[in-house]
Amino acid sequence: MTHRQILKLPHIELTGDDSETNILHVDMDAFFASVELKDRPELRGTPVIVGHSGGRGVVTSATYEARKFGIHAAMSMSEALRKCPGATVIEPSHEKYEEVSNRLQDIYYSMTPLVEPLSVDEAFLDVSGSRKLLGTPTEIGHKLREKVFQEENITCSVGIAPTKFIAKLASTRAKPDGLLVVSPEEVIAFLHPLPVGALWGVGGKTEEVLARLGLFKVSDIANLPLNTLRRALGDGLAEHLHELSWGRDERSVEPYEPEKSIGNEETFSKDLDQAADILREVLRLSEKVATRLRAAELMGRTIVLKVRFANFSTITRSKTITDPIDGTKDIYAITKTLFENLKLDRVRVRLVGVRVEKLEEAETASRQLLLGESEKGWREIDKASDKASARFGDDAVKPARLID
DNA sequence: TCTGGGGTCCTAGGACCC
DNA sequence: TCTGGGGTCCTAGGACCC
Repeated sequence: MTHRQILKLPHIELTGDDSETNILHVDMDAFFASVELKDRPELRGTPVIVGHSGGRGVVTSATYEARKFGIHAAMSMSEALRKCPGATVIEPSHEKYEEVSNRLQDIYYSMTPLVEPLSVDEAFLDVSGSRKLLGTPTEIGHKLREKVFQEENITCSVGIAPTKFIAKLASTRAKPDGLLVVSPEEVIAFLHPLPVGALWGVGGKTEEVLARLGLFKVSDIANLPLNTLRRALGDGLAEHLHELSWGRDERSVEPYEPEKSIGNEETFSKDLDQAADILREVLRLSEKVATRLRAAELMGRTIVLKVRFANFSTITRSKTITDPIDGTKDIYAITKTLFENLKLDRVRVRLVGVRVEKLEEAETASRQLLLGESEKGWREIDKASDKASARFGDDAVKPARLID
């Protein structure tokens, strides 16, 4: 992800390759649970669920033993606990996951500089330039799985194909603990029998629409006249799905994608209905987001407030300003106004979120800004606060209202 | 059965400018 | 006085992904 990591591998040739099967998709098996099990080997072989156990929440990850009971990620905790009452529940420890994720990335970069991380536990690799040094993509895939298991005690699955989309489907099919190569000639035979939900961009809603049209398999989409699909789904999605259904996917592995937004949100353990209580959370989130912005040396122009009510309906309100900001005070001033403009009167609020979009690099942004004296003062305070947080932990410096 | 938290992308309407 | 489109930006919502 960083230049440092890319520069570690100057010896890898990027000359391309005549073979068309160079894209690897790597996906850890039950990542969160696997990381936790490394520290708690006594739980190996028993059902383990990683997720938020406090009433609300969903399963983040489950071991294979838990899966035998039909427990999957993205299932509510209460449902999971009902299915598997004996399972050990572990609260997620996100910092640990980040550390492991960074080490996994180092392993990817030892195979090729063309790495596109998708999430903490997943990545695309383009190994077209690595053949001379490391062997065929299949050999590289085996090495990768071996290394990940040796160093992190995590099994993973690897899909190898001519395109990102097919590589991802292949790794899913290979799960758990497997490797699958889909050559260009095999793509259609592999793809067409799959359910429509396998296509990138088909979720629950789209699946319903397609089912009403009698479309259940990828081949159904492929053989439908494009115009019929357009009328059902709109031009954009229809054309996208039609391309994918024929295995066409032009996207290349992009080693660096700049961040487009930074945000945090929180679901309360109990709904809040007092404006003062809600605003305190909005301030806390504004601070969190501002700190992350400054750490990433980014500033943003659009500030978004998200509010979810007790009935789960959700709204967003946003404000775009001319000059980008990264200060806690500036962000809070806007989120506070957005909240007050809602004119909620004792409405039960379940979640609030703060997000900053339209990001620019802070250096470029601030060079164009002529800062007044008071703004300069606040920048100094934010900087000092960031330093203290880095030294003493996040709780060291907080806006006065957050200190109980 | 009640639904976490981090994101990206698309659509549609309205304002505004030319 | 009434009337075009096209382009761009902003806002809100929603689908989707991991």
